[in-house]
Amino acid sequence: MLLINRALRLLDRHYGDLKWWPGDTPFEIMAGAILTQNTAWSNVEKAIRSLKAARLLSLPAMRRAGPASIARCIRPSGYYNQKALKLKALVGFLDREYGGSISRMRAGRTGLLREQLLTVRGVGPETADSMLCYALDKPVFVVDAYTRRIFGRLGVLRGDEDYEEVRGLFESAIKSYIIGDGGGQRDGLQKLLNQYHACIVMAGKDFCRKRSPACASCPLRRLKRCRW
DNA sequence: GCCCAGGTGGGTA
DNA sequence: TACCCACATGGG
Repeated sequence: MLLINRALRLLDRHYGDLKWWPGDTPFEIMAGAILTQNTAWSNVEKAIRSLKAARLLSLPAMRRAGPASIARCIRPSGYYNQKALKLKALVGFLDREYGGSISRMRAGRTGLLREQLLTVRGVGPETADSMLCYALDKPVFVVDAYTRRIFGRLGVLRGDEDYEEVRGLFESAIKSYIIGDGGGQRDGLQKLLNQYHACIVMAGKDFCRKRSPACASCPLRRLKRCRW
């Protein structure tokens, strides 16, 4: 618990306010959350550029487009046939449940939204939480491969915990550090959960790759239990 | 050429 | 429940 917060604060100080997620609109963020599944972000950027060039990166445009034309654009992100179907499934869900309005969806309760998202084909826990946190501004912590790798190396995680277990651990650790009152507290929590996961991704990319970790300049290097 | 990258869903024992 | 496997491209 303590180690989690110490590590997150070190990363936060190192990176400053990251203002995540990279994306111009909530819909783009949701689409990006699907496109980045098991894929390097540099490849997702190519797919997003291509969708924009084809004017397909909006809910109405994607509603009209067929899976094949979406798949052509997102080819660089890998799994393009699967992901095209997933994007269509997301649009179908938004249309069916929220009349195609993400701002209407934003008014829903976090727990309900999460349950709903998990029923969408191709939306698992990490993708759902990315959407909740970064497209809908809900107070949710996103657990990803970087979280598991970094905190595995810090000895916080064994490696066999399931997604919910890790999420619960981090959310309660971060909550325990929040001080303040009422709405401000809730807003502060959302911002912290957002920022901390962003920091983890940056640190994962910069210092915690499976190959060639840049350990010497890692902000976590001084934590006693950090082992590469 | 081989390994890896911000997962998910389906199948089998 | 606990593993396998398919899905696929681009960079190091």
